[in-house]
Amino acid sequence: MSQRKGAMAAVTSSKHEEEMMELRRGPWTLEEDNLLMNYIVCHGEGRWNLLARCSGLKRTGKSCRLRWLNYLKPDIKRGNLTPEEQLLILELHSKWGNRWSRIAQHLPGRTDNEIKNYWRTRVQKQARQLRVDANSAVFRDAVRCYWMPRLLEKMAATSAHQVDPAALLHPAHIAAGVGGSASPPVHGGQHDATSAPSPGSGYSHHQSYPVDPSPSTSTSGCSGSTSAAALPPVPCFSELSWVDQYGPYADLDGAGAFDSAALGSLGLDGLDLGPADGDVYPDSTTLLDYLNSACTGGGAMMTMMGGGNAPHSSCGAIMGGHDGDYGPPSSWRTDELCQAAARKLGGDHHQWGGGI
DNA sequence: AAATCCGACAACCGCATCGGA
DNA sequence: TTCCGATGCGGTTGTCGGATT
Repeated sequence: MSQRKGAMAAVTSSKHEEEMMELRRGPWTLEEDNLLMNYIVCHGEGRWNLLARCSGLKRTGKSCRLRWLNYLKPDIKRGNLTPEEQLLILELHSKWGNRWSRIAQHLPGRTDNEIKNYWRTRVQKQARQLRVDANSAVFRDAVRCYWMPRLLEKMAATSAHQVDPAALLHPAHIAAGVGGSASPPVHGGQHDATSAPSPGSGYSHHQSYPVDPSPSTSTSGCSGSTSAAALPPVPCFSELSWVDQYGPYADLDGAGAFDSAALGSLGLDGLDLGPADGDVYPDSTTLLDYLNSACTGGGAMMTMMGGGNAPHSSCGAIMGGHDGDYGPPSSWRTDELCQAAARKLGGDHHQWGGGI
């Protein structure tokens, strides 16, 4: 309570200061960026309010901090999220939920803002189209059973002639940022040439400074491609549909059914998917069972997740189970997953269902 | 060619927490 | 112990450019 009062007082005073100083808002100009960078070069990071007052910037300390952390900091990595990074985000989010900064710590060079945006624009979109909650167990299962294998396959495809998949997927390497963060620091709009080219390299199109537009601001490429290239369209997710007997946005864990036509469109049509289009699977057969069977049919998932046949368990259970919480015990095991996947990648990864 | 829609992302806002006085 | 400023975090909004109609 007292903390609350204190916070309010702080807010009030900062509002007052803002009014006094006529603080700037909105997109940063090149000039402002230079001021901020110069100040930090001289004085280091931190003490943002002091920085805001002394640097000549008519910005709040908060705004300065955000600009630095999310955009100007030299080790910020820009460009497409690699499949490895996407995989890691999916996995870590299943463990920790919306703990963006915590997740970001495991993706060197990526900011919490970037990860959050990725989640909201890509992952949540898929969940919306499935009409399930992105945090629901069933969605997480679907991610595990479909999206992740796709990413792994993508990783294999892109790294096959460059990197040993086993090495690439080794958790220690992921933790160290391999596949996502090996690029050296970049600065001042110069981007790592080895990473996926940032659309409109240099400052992004959003950084076309209102005051001094950079001529390097490209009109080519652009936002839409950020990770669309890394993650091919996911028709499967987009086109999956629930038999809507449990209501929209319900957590259908263990209670839903896949439209097999949609599944077919996922590229899983090479598998034995059971009932025909539109069929609702028998009550005794849950979605997850169904997915399991599909995975088993594909061969890879079950092996990949370190499980054997578990006819009546969900993918989640296979991968370590889920209990509705984000706690580590219920999460899938990245290390095992990656290692198993790597083993798979070294061999018959085409078993994943082909046609993707 | 113009209008509209949509996706992506930078930036802002409110709240919580931390640490020092 | 309390107060207060600084910082961090997560949710939301605004803006821009490309795609589509």
